[in-house]
Amino acid sequence: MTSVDEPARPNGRIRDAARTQAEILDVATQEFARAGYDGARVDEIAARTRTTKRMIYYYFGGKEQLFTAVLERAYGVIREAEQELDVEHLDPVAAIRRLAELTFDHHEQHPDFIRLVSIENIHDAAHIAGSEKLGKIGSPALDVIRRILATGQESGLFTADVDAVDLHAMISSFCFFRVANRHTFGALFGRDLVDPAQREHYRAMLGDMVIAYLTAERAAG
Amino acid sequence: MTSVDEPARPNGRIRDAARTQAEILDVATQEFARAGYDGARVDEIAARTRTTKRMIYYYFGGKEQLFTAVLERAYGVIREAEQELDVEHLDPVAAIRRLAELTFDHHEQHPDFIRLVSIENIHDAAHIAGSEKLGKIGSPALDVIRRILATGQESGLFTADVDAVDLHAMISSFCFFRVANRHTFGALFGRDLVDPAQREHYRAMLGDMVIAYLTAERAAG
DNA sequence: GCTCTAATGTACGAACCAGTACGTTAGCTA
DNA sequence: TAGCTAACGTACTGGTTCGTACATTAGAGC
Repeated sequence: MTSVDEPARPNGRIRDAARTQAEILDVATQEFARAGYDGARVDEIAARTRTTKRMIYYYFGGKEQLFTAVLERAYGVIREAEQELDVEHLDPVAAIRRLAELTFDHHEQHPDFIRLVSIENIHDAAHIAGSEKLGKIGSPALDVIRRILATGQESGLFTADVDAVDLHAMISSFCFFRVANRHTFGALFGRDLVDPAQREHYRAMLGDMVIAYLTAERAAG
Repeated sequence: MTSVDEPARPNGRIRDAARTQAEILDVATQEFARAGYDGARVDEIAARTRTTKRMIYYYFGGKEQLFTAVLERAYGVIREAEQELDVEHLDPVAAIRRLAELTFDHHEQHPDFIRLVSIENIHDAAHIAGSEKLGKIGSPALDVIRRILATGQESGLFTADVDAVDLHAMISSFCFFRVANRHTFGALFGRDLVDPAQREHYRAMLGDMVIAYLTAERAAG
C-alpha cells in the first residue's frame, strides 16, 4: 500500500487533495481489514487521518464506495506485482515453481489484502461486481501461467488436464488458506501456518504439490 | 444443521426450551453466515423465529455468545461427519483420495459453515479461543489421516515429508477456497468454481493433486 | 386445583453511527 | 490583491440496534 508521509507542518491546514485521499485509503484499508465491512467505523477511519469524516464523504461519497475504492487499490497493487513476473526464461517446471513461490510470498506479505478479499466474499463480491475498474482488471499472472502451461503441455512434460485458471485456483487456494484461515486453524489444531520457522517448509510443500500434480504419470483414462 | 419442525399449534404460546434454542441457532446461523458478525442483526434473527429477541438474551446472553454457540454447533456437525469416516479398509492411496473427496463434498454441502469460518477468521478466532467446547473439539479426520499416512509412509508408497496436520491443511485449502472465494474468483476470472457441471473435474483435480504430491519421486535432498 | 418457576412477551432506553447542513479558508488565477 | 473555488472543519440529526425493565403465563409437581 502506498504510504503517505507527512510534510511535518506544525499546525494550520495544508491542502493536498491527492495526499488526503491516499491517507484516507491507507487508513480505511487497515480499518476494513481489521473489522470487516460492517465492523469498520467511518468515524474511526476519520479519527486516524489528519482530516475529518467530512472529507471521506467529499471524496468517496460514502462507506460503500470507500470500501470499493479500497478494493480497487488493493487489487491494483497485486496487478502491478504480477506485471513484474519474470519467470518465462526458466524451463516450465522451474517457472511454475517460481510463480507459485512468488504467489506464496505475496500472500504472506499482504495479510490485509487477504482479509479484504475474505470480507468481499462474505458480501458475495457485490463491490467488485459494481466496480467498472475491477471488472476489467484482468490478471497478468494468468497470461504467464497460460504460456508456461502451453510450453509444458506441448513438450509432454505436463500431463495434467488443467488450464491456467484452474492452476491459478490451485496455487491461490493454498497460499490464501494459509493466511486467511491462520487463526481458526491455529486455534483448532495448534499449528501456526504462518510461523516463520515453518515458512520454507510450506513454501516447498506448495511447489512440490503443484509440480507433482502437473508432471504425474496418469492412469490411462 | 438440525432443523426444527413445528407442532403446528394455531396460536397461544407453547413452551419448549430446547425447540426455542434450536430454532434460534438455526436462524442465527443463517443470519451470521449471510451478513457477517457485525452485519447480522439480532432483531432480524428474532423476527425470523417464532420467539422474541428477549429469548435470545435469556438463553444465550448476548450477540457475542450467540455467535459462539452457532460456531460450536457448526463445528459439532463437522466432527460428527468426520466420525462417520470409513476409509481405512482401503489401500492408502485410495483411502486418502476418498478422504479428500469426502472433505470436498462436505465443504460444498455446507457453504454457511465455510462463511462462518471465514467470518471467525476476520475476528482472529476470538470466539473459538474463548470457547471451552471448541478448544478441545479435536478432529477425528486428523486421526484417520495420521493412520493412513503412517501406513503409506512405512510401505514407501508415500514419499512426501508431511504430517497429518499439513496434509489436512492442503486438502482443506483447496476445498475451502473453492467455496469461500467463489464470488471474488467468479467475478474476476469469470469462472464459477462451484458450477455443478465442473464438480467432477475439480473433485478429480483435488484427488490427483494430493496423490501426486504424496507419491511423487523426490530429488535426493 | 394450587403454587411456583422456567419460559415468554412488550415496550422502551441509551448509545452508536452513517451521513449532512452549514460555515470557513487556502491558495491559484487574473 | 481581489475574487473564486476546491478543499476543508464543526456540529448536528435521524435512524438504527443492542440490550433490558417489567409484566405475564404455561405447565410441572404436589
